[in-house]
Amino acid sequence: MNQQLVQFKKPAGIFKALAHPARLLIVDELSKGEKCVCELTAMIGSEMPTVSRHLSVLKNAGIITDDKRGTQVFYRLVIPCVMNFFRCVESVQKNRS
Amino acid sequence: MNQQLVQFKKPAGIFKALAHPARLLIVDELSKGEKCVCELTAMIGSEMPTVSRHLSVLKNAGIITDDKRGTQVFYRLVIPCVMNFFRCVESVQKNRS
DNA sequence: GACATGCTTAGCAATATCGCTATATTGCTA
DNA sequence: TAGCAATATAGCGATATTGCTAAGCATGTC
Repeated sequence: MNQQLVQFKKPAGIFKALAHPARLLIVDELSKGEKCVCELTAMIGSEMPTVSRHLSVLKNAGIITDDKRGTQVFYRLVIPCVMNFFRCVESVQKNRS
Repeated sequence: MNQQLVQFKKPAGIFKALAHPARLLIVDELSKGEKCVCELTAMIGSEMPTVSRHLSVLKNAGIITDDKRGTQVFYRLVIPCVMNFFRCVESVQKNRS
């Protein structure tokens, strides 16, 4: 991989982390405030292990962070600008029928 | 897939289209102005068919558009805010060691 | 200490993506 | 129309992602 491409490897990883409906739903929800895994699991409607892995993908990308309190784990957004871009993307979608 | 998730399906597709170093390099270059496939191929350093497929991924996502002139095809950016978010993502990366 | 709760990790099968080579396709020019 | 140049598509093997079930691991309660 050439020099030019290497520069884009990490950012591409962040986009990849966001490239799933369930993970975008998580990000959207967390933009309103922190939530525990059980709350997110209920919203997404998948099994908890599946949601947990989505959360670890977002966490590894540095998009969210976690906070263990008792038996529950609460997640929250780290990157504030994610939702800005998300709105931009939404507006583009509207223009494409 | 539940109602909540369906809503995020298309935006997730846009993130997926951006989730590759070569495609981010393409977007970055096109943000400076239109370029033909041969120019992009030279920069990326992959075979032309590979670059052509990356371009079709971006085009199908509605991020770029093409313009055939003679034997050459020129591509240009459609979504202007892509690079804004890209810069946000870059700044986050810097904070993560 | 035994057990339930909340979450994570491991491992599997199905599916998707990647980059390549080989083969169209399109448009120009002789 | 033959042939070349620029690009696109097809098809392949290798690898990655997805969602599941089963099993592990903390933490809190009895």
